[in-house]
Parts: sequence; C-alpha cells; structure tokens
Amino acid sequence: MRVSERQLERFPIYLKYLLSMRDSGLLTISSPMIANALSFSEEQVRKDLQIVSMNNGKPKTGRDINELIHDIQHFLGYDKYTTACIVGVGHLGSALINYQGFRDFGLNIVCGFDASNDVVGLKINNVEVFSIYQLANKIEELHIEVAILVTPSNVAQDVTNKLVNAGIKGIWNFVPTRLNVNNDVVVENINMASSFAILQHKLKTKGE
Amino acid sequence: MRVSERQLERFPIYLKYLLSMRDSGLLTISSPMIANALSFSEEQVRKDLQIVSMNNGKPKTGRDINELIHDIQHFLGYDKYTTACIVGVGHLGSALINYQGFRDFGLNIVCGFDASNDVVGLKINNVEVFSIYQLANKIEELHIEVAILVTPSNVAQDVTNKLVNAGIKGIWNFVPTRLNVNNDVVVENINMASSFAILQHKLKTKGE
DNA sequence: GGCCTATCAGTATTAAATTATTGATTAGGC
DNA sequence: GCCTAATCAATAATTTAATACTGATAGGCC
Repeated sequence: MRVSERQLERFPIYLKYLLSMRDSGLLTISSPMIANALSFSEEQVRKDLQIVSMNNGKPKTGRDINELIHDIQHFLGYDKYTTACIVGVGHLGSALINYQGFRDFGLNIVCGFDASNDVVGLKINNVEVFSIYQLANKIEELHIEVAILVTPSNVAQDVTNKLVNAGIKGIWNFVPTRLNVNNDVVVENINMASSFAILQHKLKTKGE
Repeated sequence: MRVSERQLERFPIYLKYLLSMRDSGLLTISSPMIANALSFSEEQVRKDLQIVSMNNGKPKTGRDINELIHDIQHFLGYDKYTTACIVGVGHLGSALINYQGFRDFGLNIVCGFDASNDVVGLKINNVEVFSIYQLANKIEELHIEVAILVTPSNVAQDVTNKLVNAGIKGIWNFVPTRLNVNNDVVVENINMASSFAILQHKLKTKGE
C-alpha cells in the first residue's frame, strides 16, 4: 500500500504516544482515543494504522497496543539497525553523537569524520572521530549506510560528492544547503529555517 | 493571500538560492531558472513568488533578484528581530546557542535556562545561562517572545507550562514530545524521528 | 521597426490528502 | 440472550495542493 511522506511523519508520533500509554498499563487502544490525545481526526488515525497493521481493530475495544507498537516499529525499520556516521564534528555534530534518542529508532552511529586536527582522534561518547581523508575507507570497512551531514555550508557539496563516491546510500542533511546527488542516493533534509518560517508565520497571523 | 505550510517551507529554500545567485553577480532571475536549480516545477515557483512579491515579473527577464530577496526576507520577518531563549542547555541546547545561522533569520537568542548548577551562570557564546527558577522573571524583563525547547523529554511538559504561564508567545520544540498548550500559544515541532522515518522509507523503497 | 520566443499572470485541470458518511460488528449492560 | 452504543472498515465527498494550459507581453534579433 502506498504511503505518503505526511503519513510517515505521523508514525513516530503515534509510536511515542503508544509507548507512553503502554507504560501506564494500557492493553488496548482505539483510534478515537489516539486522535483525541494527538489532535488528529479519528479517520486519519484509523487510515494510518491500517497501513502498518495486518490485523483489524475490534469495535468497542480498538487494537492490541503491543501488536500495534510492534507493527509500527517494524514498519519504520526500528527493529533493524542502520549504520551511520556523523560528518562534521562541530557543536551540532557533537551534540548529535551524544544524543541517545537515535538508538530508539535503530540508528547506530559508529564513527565521526572531521577535517580539523582538533577533533580527529577524539572519542566522543565512545564514538571515534576519523580524518575526512579516511572517509571512503571507513565507509566501506564499517559498512556505513547513512551519513548524517553537519558540516559548514560551504563544504557540504564537496563532502557530499565524497560520500556518494564512497558508496553511501543515504544522507540525512542538517546543513541548510540543497545537495546535488545522483538519483540512487537518498537525501532527506532537516531544514531549521523552514520550520522556523512556519513558527514565525503562525505568530504573525495568530488570532486572525 | 492564504499561504500553506508547504509554501512557507519553500521560501527559505528560495531565499538561500537567491542569495547565492546574487553573490555570483546575477541581477535578474526567472522562475524556470529557480525551478530547475531547486528541482521544483516552474508553475509552483511562480505561484509561490506571487505570494510575497507585489510587483510582477517581466517576460523574458523574470524578476529583479534584489527586490525578490527583500520581499522574501520581509515576508518571513527576517528584517525584524525575534527575541528568544534556549530552555535546556545540554549538548543540543549548547550547540544551538553556538549556531550562527539563526541570526540570518532574525532570531536573537538572549539567554539560556537550565536546572543544573553545572551550567547555570555560564556564558556560552556570550549568552548567559540562568536558573530555571528565573524563567518567569527573565522572560518578562527581556521581552522574550519565543522559547527554543531542548529539555529532556520527561520535563518538557512541566517546563512548557512554566513558559506558558510566563507569557511566552511561541515554542520551537526540539523535544520528541507533543506539548499541550492553550491555543493562543504557538508550537512548532522539529521532529527528527519523523524526518528519519522518511529517509528510512526512501531507502527501503529505493528502485521500486 | 516588426517578428520570434521566453516568460509572465491567470485560470483550468488533475492529483493528493483530509474529512464525512455508511453499514457492519462487537463488548458491555440489562 | 438481547439491546445499545462505541468502534470498526470501506467508500464517498470535500478540501487542498500541484500541475497543465492559455493568451498576453517584453526583450532580443534581423
């Protein structure tokens, strides 16, 4: 079944909520309850859950919460590790290396890369930082699938080219630059400026 | 004219590109050129630009690049500073304090807040960190409009309540938790899990 | 100066996402 | 055991976003 990006964005939100509900002892959960808690419509919730779940919900009770959690985790690939590296170990790169939440979704950061001798050779949160010159070797050696790109803007495209040549499969791009890659490499952007633009606009038009 | 969130997300992308083109000496720019560079359709670009720009583009030349940059910056509110604080000065919070890119879009981080004595009193990149107990006072005193929320998940809602009581207008939420606020406070989420879900799905379905 | 072509604005069409509707089903109360 | 109300799946309708089309216009070229 086809799934849109907007739906994909919602699944981690459902999952987060379901885990908290399970922790508080709930065994089954209905679409209206989820919808109410997350401010979605119940139809939307129901449709979304139908995508990931093989078995139907039951009228009057809803779905088994453990099954549903398992289904979403499986659908999102959280039950299988993805090997990743951090490229650019500055303030933000270091922060991401230290961030524990990535483990929840199966993202395993195995090393970092940087151009500066100030950080090459360091171990941050048990993650070793290599020189950018070792990028190709290490990507192959450690079977790294995904690069988390956190370099300065002006080198982002150059580094991207190196990553692509080294056979990287996906790039999670935190740099506010559009990357050009050939189309068998996947790029997903975290664009803080875009997100902030929405916040600003909501503030500006509040109460209209 | 009404503008959708998807369009809002695109404006910073246009802006980034236009600035780089201006730097390379371009004086006018056409919708097809922008569309081609950013992999959008030219109709979409044209419609988006019509939202922010009062004056029309000219056939055969397009738009004055400086005017267009100014129009987008004005539309996004980049020409007027927004006063903000960082709430939670951990790895990510510190990284955001050090991030210089926020200035480009008028975001002025004037202080940080944290519960830990290890960081309270520090100055990071010239930004002073106050105790969470001073939150209400400082928000009023410094006329802080926006809080950038980067606390641990388990305290996010408590801190949010404090922020709302202190009269904050908007919350930019980097914590993977849905915040409950009354509806005159604006919340915009940066959800890394949602973004990663899209990356994972693209990787999984690549070549289908 | 008149033609040709790229680009424009505005409108129409198509596609996608959300919301509403319908009839079926099941748990719990009586 | 039957009735009621909540929830379900599936489909239809609506809304929203993206794309295609149309006639107009300005700049370059002969």
